[in-house]
Amino acid sequence: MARRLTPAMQQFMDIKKEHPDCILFFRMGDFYETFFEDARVASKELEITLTKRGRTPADKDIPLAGIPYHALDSYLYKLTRKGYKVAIVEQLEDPKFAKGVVKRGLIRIVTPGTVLESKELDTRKNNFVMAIAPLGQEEPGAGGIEKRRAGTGDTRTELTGAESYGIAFSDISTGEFLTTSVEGIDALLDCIRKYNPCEIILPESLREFPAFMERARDISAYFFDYPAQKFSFEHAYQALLSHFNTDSLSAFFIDDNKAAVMSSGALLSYLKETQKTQLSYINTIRLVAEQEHMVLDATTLRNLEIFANLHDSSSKGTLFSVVNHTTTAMGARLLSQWLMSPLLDLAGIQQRQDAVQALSDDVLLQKDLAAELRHIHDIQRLISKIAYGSANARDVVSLRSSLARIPALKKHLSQKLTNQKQSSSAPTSPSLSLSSSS
DNA sequence: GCTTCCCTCCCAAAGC
DNA sequence: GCTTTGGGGGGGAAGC
Repeated sequence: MARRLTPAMQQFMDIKKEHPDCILFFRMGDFYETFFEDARVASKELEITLTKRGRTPADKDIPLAGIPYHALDSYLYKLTRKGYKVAIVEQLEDPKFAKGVVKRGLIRIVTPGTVLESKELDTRKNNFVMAIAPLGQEEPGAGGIEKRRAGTGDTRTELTGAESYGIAFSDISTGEFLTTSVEGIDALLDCIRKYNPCEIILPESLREFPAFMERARDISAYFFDYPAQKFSFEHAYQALLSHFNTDSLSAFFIDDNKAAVMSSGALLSYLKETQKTQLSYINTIRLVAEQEHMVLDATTLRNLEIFANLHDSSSKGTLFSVVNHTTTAMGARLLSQWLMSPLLDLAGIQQRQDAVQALSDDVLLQKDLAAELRHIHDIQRLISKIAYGSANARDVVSLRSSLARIPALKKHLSQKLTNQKQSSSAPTSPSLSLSSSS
């Protein structure tokens, strides 16, 4: 009689069956262990030893590769950067009180665009996961849309059959969630190149158009299919209402933007499915309003060498590298966003210029602010780690010490504002505002 | 039925 | 200062 899988191996196989597209990191004591084909892949990609433990019902060795739990971060980062999804399976009860094998369950799926933990994540850049929702798309394969549209001059729809595209993107390490919609494939590809996401989810129907994937070949993000039903307007709209606990989306200015709703709802569903949390700190959607910001497409960004130079695509000699004297990671990311989308609103531009002028005129204030900011860690990412339950004691201490610096910062800025008000002798001198836009 | 041994990687401690 | 060793903790196979 053939032997059966041991209870622990059966546990592994049951969870694997639910998530065949993921590498399962199965917690066994102080190790995360992978078995079968996952072990072969992990061994090859992570350069760790492939060994064996136990036998299959067919009396073959079961491949095993594993890592100690405290080294999870760096291995997770390595696998996701190579485009793998990793399902983390934890022990859900105290082994001391377990009858038989310890209960285990999936606690999170880490994907290229949702990796939080690694120290190797560039703090100066956002790590975006993006969802694309085609609107007005005809069924693919029904006679060949590309053939039918060929020669008609309709460049908007000839590649995918869609009239417009909803685009939503989020950096879950900072809690930012943005959306927009664009007309035509060129604008879509520009938007992807501009925000440079690590991961893009899209309905299968879009991937069925080879011409689209061909045009997107230079994009370095990993593309994953996601069920078309999640992109449907009804499903997406309900997902958003339910998450934000509201009756309408008018507060986010997307109520009448069908494509943006579809992409945002799908992205939120995807994040909830993979992160297994309520994502309570994603508490707003920011509509990227192109009429308020100058549109710098990917070609312009590249030719102006804003973030990457033309020579070797590194940051050496770029505008960002020259002007970036920020002290905190949050400041670097904000500056990066400002350079990517310069303001068009005159009042807003003048407000920023006044703030810069006011600071450059006051060397003492500069020094005081810098002295405080130097002790402020990446509060956005620390809060996200706490919300996900992946923060350690050091993270909590870092957050405490960072928050402790805020009163002093506010005091320095308040004093500056008070001094400005009192100096009525120079009414046209630049002023510092505490508004969020500056 | 009980005990011992095995097994990934990492790091501290021991030994040289 | 460098190299070697063993513990960390689960689960299961093997030995007694």
